[in-house]
Amino acid sequence: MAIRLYDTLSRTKKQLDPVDPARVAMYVCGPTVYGRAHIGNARPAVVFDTLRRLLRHDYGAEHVVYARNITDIDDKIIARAAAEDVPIETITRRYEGFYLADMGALGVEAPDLAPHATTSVPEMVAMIGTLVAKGHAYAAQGHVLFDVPAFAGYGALSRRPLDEMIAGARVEVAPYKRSPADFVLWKPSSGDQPGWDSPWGRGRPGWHIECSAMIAQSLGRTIDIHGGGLDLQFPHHENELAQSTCAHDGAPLANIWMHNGFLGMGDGGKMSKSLGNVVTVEDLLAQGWHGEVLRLALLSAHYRQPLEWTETLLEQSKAKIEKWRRLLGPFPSGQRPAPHPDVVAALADDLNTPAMLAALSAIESDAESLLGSLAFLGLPGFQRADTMAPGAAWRLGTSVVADDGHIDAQVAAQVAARTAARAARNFAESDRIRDELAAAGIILEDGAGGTTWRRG
RNA sequence: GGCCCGAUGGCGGAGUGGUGACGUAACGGACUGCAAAUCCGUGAACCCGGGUUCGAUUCCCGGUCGGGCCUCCA
Repeated sequence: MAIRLYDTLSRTKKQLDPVDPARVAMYVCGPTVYGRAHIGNARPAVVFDTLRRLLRHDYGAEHVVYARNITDIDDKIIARAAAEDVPIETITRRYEGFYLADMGALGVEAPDLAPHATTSVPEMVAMIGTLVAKGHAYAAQGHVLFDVPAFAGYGALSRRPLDEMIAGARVEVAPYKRSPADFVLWKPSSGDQPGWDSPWGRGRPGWHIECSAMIAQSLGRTIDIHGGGLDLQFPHHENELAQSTCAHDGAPLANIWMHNGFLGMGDGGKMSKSLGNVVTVEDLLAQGWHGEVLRLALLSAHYRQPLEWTETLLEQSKAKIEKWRRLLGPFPSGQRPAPHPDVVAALADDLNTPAMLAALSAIESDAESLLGSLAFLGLPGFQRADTMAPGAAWRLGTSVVADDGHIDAQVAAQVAARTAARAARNFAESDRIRDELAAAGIILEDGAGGTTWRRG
């Protein structure tokens, strides 16, 4: 099936045409690990995890290589380590672990490759050296800077005219820059700062060169898809594109550039660490929102559209999840059924998740397809078919609410008591039991075959 | 100030030059001792003003409002 994706560089939907269909390469800018991930950080993780599932479905799991880096050297990390008086590794390991756990709770699988900036410094130094040798970068006062005006293609991705960028520069221009638009590839480290030896002295890489070097190292010169948040479009991706193109003699860095939109806070503003109005994934999980609810909420709008993160959105997503859970009920299955073709087709059209959800509604009566589709989408509560023994009966959703045999027995006893009361037409008593259970979050349903219960 | 994007029912949110998806919520009915769940049904929207067109929510221009980027940021 042809996959069409919106490419930021050309501002059009392009059909994915992999350089090598046996090795479809996707790179997404990962986290800088110095704090807990907020739900806005989770949007690209979930979006590109979903795209990766689609790619694997189409090309075969073994023919997709997904790299998501870990930025583990950065001034914020250095500051955080200094504040806690610990080595930077203490900070980066801690928050990388949290990140993987938080994303895992949202059904985001680990990428195939997770290059770390600190272990790719030699590649960065080499790429900087290449850029200097080719006349695209210059050294000045311990720094190495990229010569922006020397690259004619600069500004194409973000559609920014170079002269306006220079004229509109709001930051005080460092005196060693030839042009205000030039950006740092390498900067010197003081004695107490982490640093690596280089032809330009002891220092550390600039942020942008990290991704360029890690992409070349882990995936190759020209990759099929490069993703990230809209805010990375400029300057980060613009700079990546410039560096890689110049270092690789004009070979394009990526054939398709994808950017996800932002999450709003429901008050019009965006969620951002610098504004301090973040809601972390950890918080949301602690509040009792299951991972599949959060994932569904993130997929409820098209990935390029802004999405307001509100309590109402979560409640609507939760209602949908619970409905699916009831629909599927105890579902006997050995293997994960296949996703419905309409669901796959909707995703193949630039990851149109709202259309995908509409397709899902249309197939709700087909439990097999519904389950296969929900599992395919990576919703954490609907994954158990993968690990179930063939033919075993299982109840969906138990993966997120731990089974407790003791509580189950208690509820069963109360249900039995209520059934007896109803048989005796003692409705005051039966309603009392039902209210009591409801207060404990247990919802009773009287069906033709007797009373069943579920957690609300 | 420069650049860019968006505006669809109570809410969320696709899409389209000609009957405006889907979800969620609301309401009515069936079912139920009553509920819940389920089923059936109902009402409910394309920011404003021009233009192009036989016809515009969809295309073009202007405006209003909202958001983003230009500085670390998903």
